[in-house]
Amino acid sequence: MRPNLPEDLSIGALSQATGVNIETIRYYEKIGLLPPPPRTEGRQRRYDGTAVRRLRFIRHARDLGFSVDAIRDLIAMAADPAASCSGADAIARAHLKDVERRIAQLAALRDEIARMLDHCGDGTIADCRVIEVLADHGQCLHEDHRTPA
Amino acid sequence: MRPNLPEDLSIGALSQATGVNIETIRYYEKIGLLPPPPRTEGRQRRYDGTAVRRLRFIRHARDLGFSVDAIRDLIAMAADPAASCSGADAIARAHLKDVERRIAQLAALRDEIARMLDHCGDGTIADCRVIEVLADHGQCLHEDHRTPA
DNA sequence: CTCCATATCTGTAAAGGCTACAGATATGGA
DNA sequence: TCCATATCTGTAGCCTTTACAGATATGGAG
Repeated sequence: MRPNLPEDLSIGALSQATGVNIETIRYYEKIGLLPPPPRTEGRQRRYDGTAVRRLRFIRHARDLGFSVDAIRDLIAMAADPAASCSGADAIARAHLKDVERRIAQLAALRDEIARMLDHCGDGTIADCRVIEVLADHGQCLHEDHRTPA
Repeated sequence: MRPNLPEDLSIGALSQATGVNIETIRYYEKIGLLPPPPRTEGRQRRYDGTAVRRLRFIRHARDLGFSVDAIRDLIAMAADPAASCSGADAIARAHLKDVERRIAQLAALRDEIARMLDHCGDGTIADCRVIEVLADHGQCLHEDHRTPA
């Protein structure tokens, strides 16, 4: 069991509760990721448990590397529990592919850097392998170690 | 032996020779990564072999995921062949650490997404694990799968 | 030489995903 | 009531490019 979600949170309290920056919360509202909450008489935002859940959802998805657009789609789907989840599935599947690609690239990169360092004694720049390898792609083990978009 | 580097390249030819976008070359010049080259009478840029080498260095380091700031440091160091390479070594070592951290996070992320997908039948959103896991960090296998900065 | 299709020029704005300010207003506890 | 915080809006900046518009230069064909 998890504790009941709090009600009537200020934006600062929501920030505390979710680990999302205050500025970022307002930003998410502006771009339509978070619905505009009710306001106090003085026009300050007041959030409820639904907002906490939703913002946690967003933050978690961002942590997992989903783009804001993908999250928008996920939210739209989540809003309709009767719908088939094949849409969410497709998004996650595409994302999985992407993640696997990034891992492979980074692994190649790690090997490359490690190799540079292996060959770098405590000499001078003149024979520093780090500089040398960077200066000359021909010395690379891997042709393809571009970082992902 | 590598072929001699060409002289008197237009920006388009430099782009061809290095695989770096024309716009990006001008951008690198603007932020001081590339020195301003000499110009023709009509104020078009003309590059020599040094520029080719330098831009290849930059591109290669970018491909390896080094930040522009790190590259600036590396270039400054490379300019002094008599200096010790411990600085370059340190930059590469820090970068290696960072890459390894990212790999670990992405691996955790991959497992998490794969697990979500495993549990996602062709049912409805109501019992879709993708949505559910995203909505509730407590269901994660891993606490720590933030994407890197 | 002229002509003209390219290539290049500058400056500006967009992208994504925030973050940082300034100056005004609201809130809540002593 | 007073006042230190917190919050408000709006704008501008960050980073690394990429894209565009409108003007000018270049180099090869005739």
